Amino acid sequence: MTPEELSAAISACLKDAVAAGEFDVELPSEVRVERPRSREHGDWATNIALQLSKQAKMNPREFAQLLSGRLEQLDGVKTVAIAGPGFLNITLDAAAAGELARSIVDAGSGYGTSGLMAGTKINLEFVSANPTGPIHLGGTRWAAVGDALARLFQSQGAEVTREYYFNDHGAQVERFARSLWASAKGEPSPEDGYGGAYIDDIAARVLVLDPAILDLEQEDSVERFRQLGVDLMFGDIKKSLHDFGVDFDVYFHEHSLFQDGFVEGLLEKLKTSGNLFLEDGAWWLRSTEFGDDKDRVVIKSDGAPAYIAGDIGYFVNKRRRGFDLNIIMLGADHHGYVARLKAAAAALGDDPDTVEVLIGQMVNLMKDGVPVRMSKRAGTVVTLEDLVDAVGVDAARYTLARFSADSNIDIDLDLLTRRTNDNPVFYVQYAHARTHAVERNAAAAGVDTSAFDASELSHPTEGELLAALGQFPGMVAQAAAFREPHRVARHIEVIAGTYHRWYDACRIAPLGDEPVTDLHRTRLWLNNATQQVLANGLGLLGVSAPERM
RNA sequence: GCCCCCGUAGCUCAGUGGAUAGAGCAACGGCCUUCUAAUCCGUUGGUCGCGCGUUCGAAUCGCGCCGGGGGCACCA
Repeated sequence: MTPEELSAAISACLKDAVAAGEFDVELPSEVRVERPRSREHGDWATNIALQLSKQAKMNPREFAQLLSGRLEQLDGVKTVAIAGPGFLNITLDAAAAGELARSIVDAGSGYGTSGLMAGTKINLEFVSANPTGPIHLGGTRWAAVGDALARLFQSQGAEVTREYYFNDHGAQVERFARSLWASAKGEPSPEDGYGGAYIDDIAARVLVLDPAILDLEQEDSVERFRQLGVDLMFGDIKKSLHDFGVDFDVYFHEHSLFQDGFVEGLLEKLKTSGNLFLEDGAWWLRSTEFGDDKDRVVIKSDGAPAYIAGDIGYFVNKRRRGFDLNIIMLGADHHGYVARLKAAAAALGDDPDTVEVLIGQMVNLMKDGVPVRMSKRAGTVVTLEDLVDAVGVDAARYTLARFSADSNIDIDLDLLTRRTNDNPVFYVQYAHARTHAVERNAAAAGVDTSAFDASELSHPTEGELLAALGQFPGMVAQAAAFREPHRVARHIEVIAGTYHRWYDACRIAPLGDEPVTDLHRTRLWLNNATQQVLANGLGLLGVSAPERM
């Protein structure tokens, strides 16, 4: 029995009790069932009596008393105890708890999925770095977290498009092009240009593609460097991301918004809609009505569209492509965008809730315990590839995904390379590999899954393991709802821990000459169920689940 | 000055208003001739930044401070 099933059963009991006139309360949408910290408090506990007793005009224990009578009648419930101010502590029959092992194996890779987000079309935009340099640590974090989030949404039935928005025109790209040109000429990088070995590398590759490029007039030459350099850089970025296990469905070119007068047309319509106002020769969006610090210029006084005009057009474009929810992941240095993006949606007469901006905090690079300032200009950036070279894709993705995006994180490359054992990804992967070793040994010892007797799973470590496995679907759903993939990582760490403890306490393959019994066979089911959940969890994070280590 | 995030064990961090606040690492001490010792067991370690409030109940919610990080363009 999973906590969700128990929760549903408790809800049904509440409904029956109300129907029977035992008390009068508004039925809650969900009854929270949690695993108590102390095992003395049973397998599962609910505080529903504490929450509803006031409404029922009863004291909580009295309410709990009424409800417990009904809970005790439920199939699979062994005992119900009332504790403290009115908690209901529920203990399941071993068989009811153990049945979960078989249902997980039967569900296979579907265990942990749901249809909660079915029918929702989500556009998830992340990374979106302009092609002026390699993906740095911050972008790498969003790649890991964003892709995990996409997987989470998909696991809940949503239709997800991973999207990368880029701009290959404008001042930043111009600086990039001039830096390439300078490098090719053997001159130092311009004052406001980019530095670093990758500039020399790209410049050299451009020269190979177009050996006569420096013979052009400077302006034409720089433009040519822009075209070829951006292509090469973007190719490198896509390859890095692909090798990192992150592939985008759509690479959206900012420039395409301005083709055929799309943005201009939108702005003209907005001018007449009353959502823009004219002041000092510029057209402004009244974003202050949506929590922005100040109103934002949409059309500059010289008539050119401001940056936000592109955002408005992009939003309309996404909506026309049929997305119900447009999620944009940005670094903390862009948190000021939230209000104006919502304002843009509202100005268009659309629902601001169709835009969701996820702000993630910065990644700091540490060296010997001291923060290192990363600078593209100085070429002291640590890139996605640097991180992968240092620790591998699995450890990199896992490390970045296991922290809340609300936290600043410090990455110490030396620490990660020197002591990879410290990384919890190995703890989880090792547990998964161990389930395979156990399975192999079980097969060799003649243990198969021809029998399953859930009541055999009565060891305390088996109760713990079953409980952790049972919480997995709820954790996944919660991680998706909160947009917090780190919850999945933290939970599979818990599962790995309970599995290791179970392994230590209970044998699956018989010892020596002992006969194979249904106990062994049943435990093999539990072993395989754990294997499935660990694989599913690692899969949600885009981390491999090795069969041997 | 205003806005966003953070402050929990020596360190890195978990913790949708619930019971005695957790994990990993670090430190110290144990368990390998039997399914993988990257595992497991034990010990040490806390004014949950501070104060006030809401609540039967606050690390969690509200307000005010303090400290750290990030941001406040007719740039993109």
